[in-house]
Amino acid sequence: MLQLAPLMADEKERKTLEERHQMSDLERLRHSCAHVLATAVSRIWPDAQFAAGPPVEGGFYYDVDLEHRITPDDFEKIEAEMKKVVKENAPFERITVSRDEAMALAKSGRLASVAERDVESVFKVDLLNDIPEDEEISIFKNGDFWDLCAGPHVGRTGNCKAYKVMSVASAFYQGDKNNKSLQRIYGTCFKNKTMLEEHLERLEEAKKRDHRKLGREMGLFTFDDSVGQGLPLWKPKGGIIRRELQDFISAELDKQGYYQVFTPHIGKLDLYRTSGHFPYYEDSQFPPIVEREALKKLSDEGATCSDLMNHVSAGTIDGFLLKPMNCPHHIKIFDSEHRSYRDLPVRLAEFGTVYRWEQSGELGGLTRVRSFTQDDAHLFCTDEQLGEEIQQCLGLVKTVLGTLGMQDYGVRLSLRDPDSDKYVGDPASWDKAEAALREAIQTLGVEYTEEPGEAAFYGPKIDFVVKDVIGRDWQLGTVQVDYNNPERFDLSYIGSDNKPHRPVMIHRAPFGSLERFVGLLIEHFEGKFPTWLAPEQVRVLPISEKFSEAAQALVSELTEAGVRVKVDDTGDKIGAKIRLARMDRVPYLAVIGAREVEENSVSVRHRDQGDLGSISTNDFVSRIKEDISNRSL
RNA sequence: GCCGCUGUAGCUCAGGGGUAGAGCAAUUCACUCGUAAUGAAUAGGUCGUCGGUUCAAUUCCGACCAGCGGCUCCA
Repeated sequence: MLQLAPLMADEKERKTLEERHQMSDLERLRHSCAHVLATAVSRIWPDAQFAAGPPVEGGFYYDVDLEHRITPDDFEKIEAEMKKVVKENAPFERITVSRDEAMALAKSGRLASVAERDVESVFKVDLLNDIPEDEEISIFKNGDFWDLCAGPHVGRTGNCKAYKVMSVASAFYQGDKNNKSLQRIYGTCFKNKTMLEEHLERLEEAKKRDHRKLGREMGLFTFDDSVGQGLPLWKPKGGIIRRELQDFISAELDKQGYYQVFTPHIGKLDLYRTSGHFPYYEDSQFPPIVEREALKKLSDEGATCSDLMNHVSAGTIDGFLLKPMNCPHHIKIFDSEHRSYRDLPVRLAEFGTVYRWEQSGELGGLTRVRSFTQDDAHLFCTDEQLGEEIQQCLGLVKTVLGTLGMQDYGVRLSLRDPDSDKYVGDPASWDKAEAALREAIQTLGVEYTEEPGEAAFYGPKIDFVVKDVIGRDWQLGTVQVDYNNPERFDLSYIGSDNKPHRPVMIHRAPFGSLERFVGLLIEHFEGKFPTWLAPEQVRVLPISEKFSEAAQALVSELTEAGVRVKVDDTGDKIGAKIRLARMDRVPYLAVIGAREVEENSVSVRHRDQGDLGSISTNDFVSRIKEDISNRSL
């Protein structure tokens, strides 16, 4: 295993070099702009030590180690210096050098710098050592700034016409938390000023769709300090959306032969010792709950906290865990009966709430929380049934995302990293499981990427990934194959040969978690939920208080028909009522005045389709009922 | 958890060593109105929390809490 490590690193390095040579024009421009940024920073702070400066989605960054802490106040100064560099219009010159020559430059501090220094270019020395023997080494010069770089670049610094320093953050050198923390300066660059302006405008627009902002404005969910960080509180309107989604999933489950079960939020530590969650994932769990009597006894003995922890780890005193997963509970339900091959597959589903001690710095909005509800299910089947079951699961995820109009997702086949020891189970089972998933995903005919090292500790998985408004990837739906837990829990069924066999397990969740899914759904719809999901589906707007009674009659009729309806009977003018209703993103507005009362009709205005004119009350009610039952978008 | 930034009314934000302001929202009253803002009045804040410096702190300093961006992590 140890011998594999350097090989893997080399392969990775080669891949990124290849990728660099395949840069798009825009990436080439942005990477060049990163050099312009570095030139400017190096001029302002000559002690700056640069690490890597690649193009990224939406721009570029350059990692720098620097005594001075760069703050947004410095951006203007940096941009002003960049402007000079651009104006000088120096060509980007590529020079091939020998390893020794490159090392000599790096040692004299000349790389990633505008001058020689009395310290070496530490990160460049390090990078040089990582370049494979047979790799050509190149240096790019723009004016006084020389950098170790594979390129490619644009012709001249003057090509970087439209750029902006966006933000500064910290990042570990080479992404390893044991390494030094560097300052990462983010910037962006476009072919021209117009495109840059448009990009910045899009970012502003995107922020308005942020689910954290909309969730508060629309009264969907909230957080409270005294409840705790990362513990979402679903308010009534958010609760409606959640319930509708659950009902939708439940209906699909009924069609596909699932059974819903209910299990407690806690389980004994031994359960998780068997599954492997405890103690291997202890850091990401809420601490165990220890029985009062055991605590009292230890305290009487004068035990310390570490004594307590030792006892818990050793299993000499018992405790409970807030469940980080639903699988062990479902496994115990499967195991509660003798199972014959005729019973399989057994499909157990639950909207199961789990608790994970995510790092505080990682929490945010609904997308990363400490308590969330999975639309979870575990399938127990035979080896022969596995392929078909996986495909059915993938089909369900597709149906669910399709119903909501979420077509813009990525599919990721997450495999184990053969170089890591975090996985449980034997390699043969892993190979089988990975092959089964790969086959299913290919049969499904969607594009996907294979990601070694992204698997769960108990098995490989297929994930559906969606971007949020600021471009971050989030895993939603998932289908995972597990040969390990059936082994660990010694599960069996009786086969047609009248002998016990080991079932295979599938973990799957089409939404992933309701919290994260709703977060991304808010952004997907910009808060304008389709009628079936909208917390308020119709708002009745009487022209004046004289028509309150007629409005109330319509409300009763709609409520009777199962429509979520409210009336705006304030003294506002109709224009103001419409404005408010639109800001609340209500799909249907029904205006009632003298004319409508006379005709027994309503004047209907749809959120997205505009004025629908005068519609008879009956037609209006049936139209909305249809809209809801079709779950139309 | 780490690095950085931020925290003033329900929301968006101004202000600033001598204990606070606007707009919107809310409440009340008047208006009874035809498709994106009718007018007036009222109320609303221990300036995130706890310490320190000071005659005096919301303002300066520190710790903590929370939010944001990124990193690391994500069974």
